[in-house]
Amino acid sequence: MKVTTNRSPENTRQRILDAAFDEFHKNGFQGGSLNRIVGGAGTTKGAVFHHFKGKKDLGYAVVREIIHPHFNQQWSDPLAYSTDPITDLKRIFRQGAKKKIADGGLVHGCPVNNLAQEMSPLDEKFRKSLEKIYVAWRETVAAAFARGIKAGKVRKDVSPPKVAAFIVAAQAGMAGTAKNSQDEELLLQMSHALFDYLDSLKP
Amino acid sequence: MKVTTNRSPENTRQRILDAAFDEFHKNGFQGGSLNRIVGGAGTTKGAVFHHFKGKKDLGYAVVREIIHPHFNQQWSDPLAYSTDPITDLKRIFRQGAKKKIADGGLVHGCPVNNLAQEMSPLDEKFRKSLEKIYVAWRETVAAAFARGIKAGKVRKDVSPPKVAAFIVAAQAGMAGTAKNSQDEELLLQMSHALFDYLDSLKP
DNA sequence: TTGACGACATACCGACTGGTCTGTATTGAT
DNA sequence: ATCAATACAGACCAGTCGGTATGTCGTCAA
Repeated sequence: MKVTTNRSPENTRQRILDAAFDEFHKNGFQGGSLNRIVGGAGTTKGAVFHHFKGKKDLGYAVVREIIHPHFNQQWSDPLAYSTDPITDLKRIFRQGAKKKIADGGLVHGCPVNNLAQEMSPLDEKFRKSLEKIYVAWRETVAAAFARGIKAGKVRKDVSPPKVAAFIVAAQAGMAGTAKNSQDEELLLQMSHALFDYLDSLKP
Repeated sequence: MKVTTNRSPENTRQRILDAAFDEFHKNGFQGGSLNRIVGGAGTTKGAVFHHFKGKKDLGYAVVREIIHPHFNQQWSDPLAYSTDPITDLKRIFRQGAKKKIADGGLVHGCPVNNLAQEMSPLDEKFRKSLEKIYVAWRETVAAAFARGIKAGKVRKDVSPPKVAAFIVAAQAGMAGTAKNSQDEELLLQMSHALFDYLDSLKP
C-alpha cells in the first residue's frame, strides 16, 4: 500500500481547495481566476473539472470544507462549554486579533465576511452556506450567555439571542472596518469599546 | 442659452454615473460590466471613455460624486449639530433601517461597505477614498458625543473616539449580517441590542 | 495479459471583458 | 460662414474568462 507518489486524488483535490481558498480570499469569488488556481495548485483545468462541477461548485466546497471547519476551530470550539462568556469572549477576541495581525489577515479580511458580502446577493447557495456559519456562531454565543446567566456570571436580564446577534455583527463590522483602515490602533480602540460593552453585561 | 436637448455633457455624465452606481452596487466592481453600464445609461462606450479614463476612474468618481454625498446626507448631516447623540443616533438608525427595508437596500447592502470589502485590498485609491467616508462618519459621531458630554446627556467617562469607532463598526457589521441573513427580525434584534448599548452610555 | 475505469493533461471553444480607433454631428468662438 | 474643439456613436481589438472534448497514463480486477 503506497502512501503517495504523484497519483493521489485526495491530495490533488486538497491542493485545489487550498489554492482556491487563497485565490478567493485575495481576489474574491468573481475576481478569482481558475487559471490562477490551477497554477497555484500545480495542476490543470482537467483536474479541477474532474473533482468539481465548475467554479461555483468549487466555491461551495471551499466554504464547506475549508472555511467552515477553520472558523469553528478558531471561534466556536473555544466557547463550546464556557460558563463565563464575557471573560472567554474577551480572551478569544484578543487571540483572534493578534493572529489576524500576525499573519497579515488584516489585509484581506475575514474570509466568511468577504464571501458573504460579495456573493450572498448573487447566489442563494452561497448565501445559505455562509449563513450557516453565522447562525452557528450566533447560537454558540447565545448558548454560552445562557449558561453564563445560570452560573451567575452574566446579568439575568440580558437576552442571549439579542446580545449574541449584536456581538457577531459587531465582530464582523470590526474586522471589516479594520481591514479597510489598515490601522491596528483603530482595531484596538474598537476592541476596547467592545470589552466595555461586554463588561456592562456583568451582574 | 438652451437648457438641454440631447447634447448635454453633464446630463450624459450623470446618467453614466448613476448607471455605474447601480451596476457596482448589484454586481460589485469587478463583477460589474461596462457593457451593462452603457446599456443602463442609454449611451455607448465612446461616451464613457470620453468622460472617464477607464473603469477604475469611473469607480472613483462613483464613490466621490454619488456614494460619499449620499452617505453624508443620510447619516452625517442629521448628526452635525446634535448635543444628544444617543437620542439622535437611535432616531437616525430607525429611519435608516426603515429606508433600507423599504427600497430593497437590504438585499444589496450598504454600498460603502460592499465596495470597501471588495476593493480596499486590491486598490489603494479605492481604499483611501472609501476610508475618507468612514473617517468622516467616525469624526461626526465622536464630535456629537463630545458635545453630548458637555451637555450632560452622556456619561463623562466615555471616550468619544473609541465609542464612535465601535458604533461605526457595529453599524457596518449589522448591515452586512442583515444583508446575508435576509432577515428583518434579526436586524431588529441587533438594533435593540445596539440601543441598549447606547443607553448604557447615559449618565 | 487484458480490459475497464479513474485521474488527470492539453488543446481548444465561444462568450465576454476592458479598452481603442475612427468617423460624425453638434457646438461656440471668431 | 468658418473652423476647431467637444461629445459622442459604433465597429473593432487583443486578451481572458469559465467550460469542454479528447487523449494519455497509471492502477487494479479478472
